[in-house]
Amino acid sequence: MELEVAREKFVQSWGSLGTSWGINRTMAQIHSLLLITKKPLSAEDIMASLQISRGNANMNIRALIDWQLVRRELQAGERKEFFVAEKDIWEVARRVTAERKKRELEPILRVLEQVSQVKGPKDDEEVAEFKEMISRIQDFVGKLDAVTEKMTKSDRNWFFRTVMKLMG
Amino acid sequence: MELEVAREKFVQSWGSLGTSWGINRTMAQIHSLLLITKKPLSAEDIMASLQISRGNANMNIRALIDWQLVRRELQAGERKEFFVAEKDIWEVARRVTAERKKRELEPILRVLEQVSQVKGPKDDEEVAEFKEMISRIQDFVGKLDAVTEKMTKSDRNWFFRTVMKLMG
DNA sequence: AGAAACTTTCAATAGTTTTTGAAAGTAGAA
DNA sequence: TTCTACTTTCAAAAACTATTGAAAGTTTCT
Repeated sequence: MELEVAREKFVQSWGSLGTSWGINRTMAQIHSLLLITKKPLSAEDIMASLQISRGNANMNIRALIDWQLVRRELQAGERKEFFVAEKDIWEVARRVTAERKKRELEPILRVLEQVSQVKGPKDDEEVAEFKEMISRIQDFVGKLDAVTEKMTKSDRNWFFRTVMKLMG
Repeated sequence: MELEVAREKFVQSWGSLGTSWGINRTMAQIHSLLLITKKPLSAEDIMASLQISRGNANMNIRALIDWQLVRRELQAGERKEFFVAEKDIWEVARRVTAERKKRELEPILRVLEQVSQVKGPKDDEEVAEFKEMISRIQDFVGKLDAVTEKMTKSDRNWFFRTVMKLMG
């Protein structure tokens, strides 16, 4: 396989993977393009390479910066901005995890907390059953939240050791 | 909070959580409705409760059965089908993980394997850099795949012990 | 200040996914 | 076999999400 074909294939596949992860296609494509490109790229470069409009490029670059997966980089003597991706895959995973914890786990935990406060006749079996199920979900989601919290605060060694332990 | 309000709120929230997990809103809503309902529900019950059409109900119930999160249950003397959800949250997590591993991790691993075969002039630095990045991604996604594989083959005790270890 | 070189915004458009509901299909009862 | 009570399908419509590109905004330079 030729380098250009391989790059293209990787960018497209990473793009479609993104869509099943709450990350839109263009955002994932820009990310993967930057991942496999050593030198910083300008918005123009990205637009040309992925054949997308200026607005689309701008919007998704900003989202990537927001997620801390990409950073601006200024080049001496150049007025325009250039962008580079975080290249350390462990860091990428850590940031994606942190962002999703904030956007998904935390809101659902708040809802679970609210609905667990359900009131009803003291001996209402339906209420008891509902509370029991919510409490089990709370327990599970709470554990997940604690693990992701731990992950976002740990370093790459922790991750490596953990994976080894899990698989050992 | 009243039981009916709490149920409604839980179903709606679980529905929107689903959308960030590659599970569509209705599918997640049906799942959560069945999760908090002890007795088996018919398609009619689900349609009425969520105010959705017959086609939509049918399609998403089938998808849930496909994911093994819901099963059909026949009732003596009744001709229609009833449905119940898997109530064990650990089992639910295990099945969702197994399904996503199959749908997302495995395809991307195949693409990574392909693009890692890239050929080019022996000392082409660009090719070397590309291969290096792909190899690091392969390594990471491969570990993730191995962990999810382990998880789908383990029992609830493994999960409990693992979480304890991670957080300890 | 004005012009040039960029970045950002946003209303319109395109594209994608979900939902509907009527029609077709299927299986049990008589 | 036909009737009836269901389930499934699928083309059309609706809802939602992403993308475009022109215009507005910003910053830097002279």
